[in-house]
Amino acid sequence: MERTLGAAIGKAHKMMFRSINRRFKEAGLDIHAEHFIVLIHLWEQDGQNQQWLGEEAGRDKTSVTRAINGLEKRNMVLRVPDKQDKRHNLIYLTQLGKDLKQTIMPIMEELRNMAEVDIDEKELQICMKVLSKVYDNMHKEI
Amino acid sequence: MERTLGAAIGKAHKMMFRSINRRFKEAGLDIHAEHFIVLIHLWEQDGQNQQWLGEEAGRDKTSVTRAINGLEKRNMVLRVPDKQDKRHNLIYLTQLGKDLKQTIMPIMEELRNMAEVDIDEKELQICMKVLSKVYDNMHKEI
DNA sequence: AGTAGTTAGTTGCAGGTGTAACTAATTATT
DNA sequence: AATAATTAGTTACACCTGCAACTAACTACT
Repeated sequence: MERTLGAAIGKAHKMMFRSINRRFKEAGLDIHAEHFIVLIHLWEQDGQNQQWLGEEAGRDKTSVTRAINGLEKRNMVLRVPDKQDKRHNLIYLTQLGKDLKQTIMPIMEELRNMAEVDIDEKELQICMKVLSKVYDNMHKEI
Repeated sequence: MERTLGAAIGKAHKMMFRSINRRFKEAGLDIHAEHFIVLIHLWEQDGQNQQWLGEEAGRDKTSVTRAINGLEKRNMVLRVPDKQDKRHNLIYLTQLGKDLKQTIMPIMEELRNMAEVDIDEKELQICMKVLSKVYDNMHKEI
């Protein structure tokens, strides 16, 4: 049990991140956690700009740019300039990008079950609520 | 509020990490979060080997090597080969390293208060318990 | 219309990351 | 005693990261 919330978050994050990347690799997927974070939002709604993706995923625009670079290189998404506002790129999934959902979601489900072993559902909800609040608290400062 | 624990951990972690590094920089400290994670354990007990530090801090040996490299370059710690077992380095704080505690701890306390605004103490404890459990669950798989 | 300010996205830099392969020292096995 | 296996720590690689500076496009102001 950690002394501080920061240390607990850091350790849990590192371990989770490593597990995700390792499982992707084991499954022969040329993809990383930071790509997944973008993909999962595209599966719900594609054709959005990078700004929106960054807000949803809690990442800065630089990280989004690079995640999209990686996904585009792998032919999983396309950048399409927005005709309404030429500053925006709209990000669309390719067929490959769409199909990946069927491969990746079971892996994530499996990892999730693994992570949540012996954790009370109510306490899990409280934990997520606290983490959201921490995010908001720190977000205000930036 | 996030859908999954993984996303909630990721976002809280990123925001916290950025805040720490930014505050260190504002305070004119040439130090980063990954150095702090090692330092805090040395302040409690120095003269330990890198293996021990890694376990305490939840980091792999490569990360510890590099954090110590950084701290040594900044004259905050010393590597001393263990005479009992020459494979080990024992890590000792220099006077500078010891003195840093007085500078850094108030900053961390301040960040901690900031992060924990409007969070119920009981819920905070539950959150930390859940995160520890997640760490243990994922740790088993590696 | 012309300038200033804002916004979306990219790029360069310096430095952090995991993985795997490596060296050196110790322990176990025969 | 000689060899094999294990352990602590380092290094090389390829890639991710935040920050700050940049370009291009849009908006607001005079």
